[in-house]
Amino acid sequence: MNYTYRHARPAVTADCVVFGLDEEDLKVLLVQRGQEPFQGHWALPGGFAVVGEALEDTARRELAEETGLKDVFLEQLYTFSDPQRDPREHVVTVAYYALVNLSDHPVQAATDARSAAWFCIDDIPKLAFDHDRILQTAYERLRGKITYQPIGFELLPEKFPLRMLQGVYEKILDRPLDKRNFRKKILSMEILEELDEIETDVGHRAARLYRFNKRVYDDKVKQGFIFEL
Amino acid sequence: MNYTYRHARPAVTADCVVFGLDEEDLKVLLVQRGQEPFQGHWALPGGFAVVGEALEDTARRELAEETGLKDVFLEQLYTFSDPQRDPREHVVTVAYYALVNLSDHPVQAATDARSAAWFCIDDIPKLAFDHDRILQTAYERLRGKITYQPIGFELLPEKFPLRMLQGVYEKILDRPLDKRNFRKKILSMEILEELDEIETDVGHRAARLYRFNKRVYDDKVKQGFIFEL
DNA sequence: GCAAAAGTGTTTGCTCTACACCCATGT
DNA sequence: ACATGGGTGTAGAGCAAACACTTTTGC
Repeated sequence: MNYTYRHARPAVTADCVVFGLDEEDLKVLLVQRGQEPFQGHWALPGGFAVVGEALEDTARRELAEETGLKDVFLEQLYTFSDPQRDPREHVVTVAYYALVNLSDHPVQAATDARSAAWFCIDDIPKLAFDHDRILQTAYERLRGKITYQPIGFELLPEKFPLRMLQGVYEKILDRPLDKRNFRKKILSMEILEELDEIETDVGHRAARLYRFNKRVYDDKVKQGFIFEL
Repeated sequence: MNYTYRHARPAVTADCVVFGLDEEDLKVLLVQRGQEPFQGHWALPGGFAVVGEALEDTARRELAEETGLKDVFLEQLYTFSDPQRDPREHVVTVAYYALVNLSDHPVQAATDARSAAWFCIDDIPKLAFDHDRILQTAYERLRGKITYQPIGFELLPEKFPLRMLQGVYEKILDRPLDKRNFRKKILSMEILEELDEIETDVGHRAARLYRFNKRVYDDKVKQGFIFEL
């Protein structure tokens, strides 16, 4: 079954850069390609656009199909349209980036023939197509955005100690932060709920757990509040 | 001459939100549609992607063809892919925004059958397709970006007095700024060249002219400088 | 000489930074 | 008791905000 148009059309795809964080580093989820071109190479999860489906939905669907991840934080990153970026033909890709917490999503086994795995951000193999460039763009966006949008929480479990939140910022910005200043700043925003719970299974004093309160945050934004670390 | 593919493909377009500034207000460049759908409605300049051409080039080419504008500051804004955004079929549009100074580009006569005109940002007619939404997104981006990227200069002539630069910020942020603090802040960045020229044709004391020095700015950025108003 | 905008300094308060110690818990 | 991180206060520096007057020029 073929489709015919009066003018040539570029193909359209959606690709996802999925960031995850564990106790050590920032990681990226990659899939191994099962077909040419770049068979066997690692690549960003993604796939071809479907007529009638918004590209964000395409991105989510392909992500679920290829890696099992669902219901993640996902935002559009950038659209790459260099005619040479795919050796076969002109393929325009709309790239998205996703943030997930690795404790809820441990190294996923492959769900179809392909395998998927998490890679440390400083230890990424050569990727298929221009996916290196897309990944780099995503990483820059993440670094830029995390200081003025409350997206760091997306990399953590729902309930987290402040140390862990600080770790998110330190790992992504790649510099140490002063503990007391960090706490003062983030708590003074009053967008975290202090819970009546503490950590478990730690070999020292257990820290209090907090939860990001999106409702309160959205209210404050409406009143002119601007998140900034 | 037709083109056939094994899978259905959405059409791809590039649209431009062109902002211009004069002594009074922020304006947007619109074109009147000559064909259905939305014949006679005002719309953003733009057109269909061409295989083998990067979408930014498509945007620039269509902008020049429809409005005569060339060599403008242009950045990608967002990609809109709602399947219902075009009543005919699924059309994915990659939107760009451009900044030009209106003194160099006065109200352009139409270059082909269509007419093009500048509209004040608070007095925009109902636009074709989802172009209202695209315009709104672009305006939000402009407001956000102008405080942390040196893009305000793109709306001014090459040589400008500080009052005019302050006007850019006041009109886009839509709030008054303190004259002395503004001058102190912007001059302390040392990215403006103080010229040996002054305004002409003003009915009062003529102000000194300045020029944005992109080379110096780029150098400073490499050394960690961050523009912020 | 008057209108209109250019240009210039200082004070005040606040926010960011840097820094050190005691506390609670598990082993 | 000791090791590990949890949790807290304060002083100083630097930055941002608020504010008023003198100067220059054109008409």
